[in-house]
Amino acid sequence: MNTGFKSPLSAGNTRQSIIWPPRLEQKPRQNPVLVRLQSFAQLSAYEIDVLQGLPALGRGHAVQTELCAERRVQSPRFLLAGWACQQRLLGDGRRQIIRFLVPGDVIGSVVDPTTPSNCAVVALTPVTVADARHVLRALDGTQSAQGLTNGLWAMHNAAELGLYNQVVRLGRQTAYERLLHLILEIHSRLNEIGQVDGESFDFPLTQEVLGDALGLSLVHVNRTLQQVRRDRMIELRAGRVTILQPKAVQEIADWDSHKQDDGVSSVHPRGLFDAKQL
Amino acid sequence: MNTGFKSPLSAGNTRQSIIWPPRLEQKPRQNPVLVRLQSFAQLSAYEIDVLQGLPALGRGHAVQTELCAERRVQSPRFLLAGWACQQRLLGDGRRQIIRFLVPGDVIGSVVDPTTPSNCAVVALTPVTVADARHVLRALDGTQSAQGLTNGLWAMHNAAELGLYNQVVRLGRQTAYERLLHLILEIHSRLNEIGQVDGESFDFPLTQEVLGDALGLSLVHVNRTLQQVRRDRMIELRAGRVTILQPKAVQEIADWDSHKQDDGVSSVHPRGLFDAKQL
DNA sequence: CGACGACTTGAGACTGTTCAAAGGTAGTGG
DNA sequence: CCACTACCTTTGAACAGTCTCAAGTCGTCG
Repeated sequence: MNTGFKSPLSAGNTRQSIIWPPRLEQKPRQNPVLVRLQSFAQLSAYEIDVLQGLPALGRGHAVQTELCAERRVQSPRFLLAGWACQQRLLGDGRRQIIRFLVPGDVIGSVVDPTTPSNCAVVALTPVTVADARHVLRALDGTQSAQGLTNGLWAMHNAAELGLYNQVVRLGRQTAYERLLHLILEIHSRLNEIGQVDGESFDFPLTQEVLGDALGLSLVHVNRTLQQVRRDRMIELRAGRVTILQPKAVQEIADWDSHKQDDGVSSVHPRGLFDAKQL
Repeated sequence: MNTGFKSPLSAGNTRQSIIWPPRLEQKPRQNPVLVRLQSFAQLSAYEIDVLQGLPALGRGHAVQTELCAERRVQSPRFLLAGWACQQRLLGDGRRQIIRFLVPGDVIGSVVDPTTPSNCAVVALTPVTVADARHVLRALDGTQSAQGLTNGLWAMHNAAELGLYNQVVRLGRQTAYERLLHLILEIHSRLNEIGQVDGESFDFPLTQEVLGDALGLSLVHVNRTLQQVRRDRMIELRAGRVTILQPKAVQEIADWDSHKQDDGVSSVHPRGLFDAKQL
């Protein structure tokens, strides 16, 4: 039985709630939502303008703040800085992290903001968010916002791909493979927002959090990390990862075979709302 | 290492390809797409009409037919009869089933049919499908199709919920819990299309397929099934499941805490395409 | 310095895997 | 009608991967 995990929300929350303002890298270097959307679609000057105007909501949130409760209707927001995750708790306290959210990601659903969320969203580092309704309204304005629409759909699709990756990791990969695969995925996602420097990037997750995402115990994450380091696959210290042998890591994690397309894609989403052109 | 699973598509496909017409229950009792959408949203007479007219595509597909290849653009279809699954194969042949598709489910994406699929879809039983473009076109016609839109969004959302369930099962539940949880989920989904009779329903999955969905070996699925039977939790023989102790099963599988809403919900999806009313 | 959180280490137990083989069952063809 | 085949299920035994429990270390911050 996989029981007895510390509930991440039950206790010890008092100290956390005053860690604002945060210590590190809280200023978005450049608006990550804009950068990410541009990696998916061509944006017009008007659309860029709308995104530049994204207003940060409040003064940010401390670690372990619940940014969105489970089964709650919540207007969509963008994550501007910091990391968060979607998670679910089992009755006995076991936690499963469904996916990580990094700057540029959507909190809640842009495509259907009126449906209750399927799981909770929790801040893993101090976090800054922005109201997404501002941007959504632009889709409906007088000016065309096709690029924005395409980009948001592509992000939605990328999120689904991430979920499939998570299922495959948990279902059919070993601890060693899971760890490397997750790191590759995060590398790829941070790359989309320009927060990768060569082969290294910030990685502010504790081993406990990693375990809850990878379906492993804290202890086993620790040992697997040591193994990975011993094999000189990656380096991981002080909240920063460097991938030492990209080729080998991709090979082991079976990354290539399902890798996302790189670069700007020419997506032209339609469907529910534009079915004629099929 | 989790290696050496039989590739489900590599061999032995010759015999299968002539099993048409299939042996059992291939006539949809009632159009499952219609029934399912009505369980999510109020439909107008016009909308019901559109759905009644769903034309079956061809004469159906045999077991193990690939209904949609990975990374391929494919116009969306509905599954009218039979079971399928979304799956991914690792380089060494390990298979992970991402989710099961039952009658009424969408193959591909209704919301964005022009994006390449993130994984393959494979028939698990003989299968009948219908072209969904027929229905999508109705969304764009002169007549309002708000109910249809709401229903399709709700289905999309339900699919996402199913994915989250899958992640939690694989990441944080034991074999015993996983098995029961999956059975409850399928029970709930078949219930939406009226294919549950009391507490029992058709369940045409082999133990190998179950293993690939639950992230377990065939052998362990077998032993877990026996355990579950010994405990008189469920009965499973001849492709049919009966849940003997619903309460106990829900308790063990931690089902209640994240259970879907039952009954007709009053969803009014907006978002990308109707942002003003936020 | 003391406290707290994160990381590390060891030992033993348990869950689930692999390999191998045997039994069951339903279509197929003689 | 029966033997044959293919697939599915069941069983046993050894083993590997991962977990739990329990300490102990390290670093940071007040």
